[in-house]
Amino acid sequence: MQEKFYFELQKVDKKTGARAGILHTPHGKIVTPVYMPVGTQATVKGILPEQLKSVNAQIILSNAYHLYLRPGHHVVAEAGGLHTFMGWDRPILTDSGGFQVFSLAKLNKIQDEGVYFQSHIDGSKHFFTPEKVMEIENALGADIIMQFDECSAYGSDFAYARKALERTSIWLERCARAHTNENQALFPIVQGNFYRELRLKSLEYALQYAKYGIGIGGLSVGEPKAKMYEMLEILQPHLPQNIPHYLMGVGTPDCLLEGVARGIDMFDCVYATRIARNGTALTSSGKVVVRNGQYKNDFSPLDESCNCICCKNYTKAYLRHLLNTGEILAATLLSIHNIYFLTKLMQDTRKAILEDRFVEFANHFAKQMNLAMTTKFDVI
RNA sequence: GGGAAGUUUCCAGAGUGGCCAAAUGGAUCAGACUGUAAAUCUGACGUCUCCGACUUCAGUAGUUCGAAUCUACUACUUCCCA
Repeated sequence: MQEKFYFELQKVDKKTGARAGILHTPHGKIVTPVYMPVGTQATVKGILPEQLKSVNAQIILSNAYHLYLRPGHHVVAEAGGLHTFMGWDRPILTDSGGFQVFSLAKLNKIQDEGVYFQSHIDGSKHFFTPEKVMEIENALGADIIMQFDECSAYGSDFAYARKALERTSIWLERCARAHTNENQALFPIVQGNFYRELRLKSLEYALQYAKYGIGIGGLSVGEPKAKMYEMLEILQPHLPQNIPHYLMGVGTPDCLLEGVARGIDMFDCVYATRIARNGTALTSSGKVVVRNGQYKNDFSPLDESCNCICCKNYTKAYLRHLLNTGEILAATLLSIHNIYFLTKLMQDTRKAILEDRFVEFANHFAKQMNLAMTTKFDVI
């Protein structure tokens, strides 16, 4: 396994600690920092694997909870695993369902032993334990699998946050013990809500099992961005250099840069594809709500400087028309563009880090996009 | 030529004396979206000096304390019979 999965750190930005590296997996290399598109139900909504490749997606995310419910992890295993099942031969990471414990909270009952789930599809009852989740993730066969964790809500009090983190720690130990598939790298997840002490405690425990990489969870759950950055800064000095650092569920272009500036190597987020389906595009000059009336007669591309299929071939007026008429193609084209935009951002970021000009690059980009950045950068 | 029904705010369409600036769809306009229960959700949608005021429900004239709602006539639309 060590031969198949390891992280090669190439460069660390002296000013910020931003990193560039290469993550080797059984399904190929991933250059970092990397944005990972989310394909919860074994599909990045609206996009073909071929198109994902054309947009330079190196690795995608899927989800144990959702695939367990439908079609059932055994079906995926029978198909030959997730890669074969969905026709994607590059790396895959599966989330454990820990986030669904959080986002589907009304349907769950959390106990130390595990979580009683009520299916959001048909109300049927299920019991998830760390062991069960490992069985599912092992069957799915992703390259990277996340531990089963409990993501506590923003606003949780100290006592509850500590309880959730202790549970996460115990579950980690159980996940590690139950994990049998040698072709998969298990990532622990740091929790601890927004309490410095708990974050550090969680990290300390997680590091015992962070052989291949580490996830940082429980952030970007409704808190102000500054709060999230503060938590990352608490962790940054203590994160081992020889493994990738994965910030779960982030994010927007500004959050990506802010994350990189705090030592993050991997990101995933629904944002790009969701806002695409809802008619918004990320462009080098800021967010563009293509659905809006002002683009009715705008026959220019979404982003003049973009090389994606969407920008090379279609105009804003056409995209608006597709959105306006409810055509599926709108979702596809905008998703392609938005993913390309973020993968390109990470490529450019990586290049800048390797060339010792990360802060300058980030400043320039943020200014162009009119982003509000923190004191890590000059553009505030 | 004769008879019947109808005309409501962008469209469709409720409303048949006060609780009506007028239900509900749609269209339109705008906003939100961060490990996906999201091709979803939210708001606006007569005018204004917008916690209040004003002008509306084909037109005109009436009845009434009060009319989109009742009466008369006019105009237009649709259907049926010749």
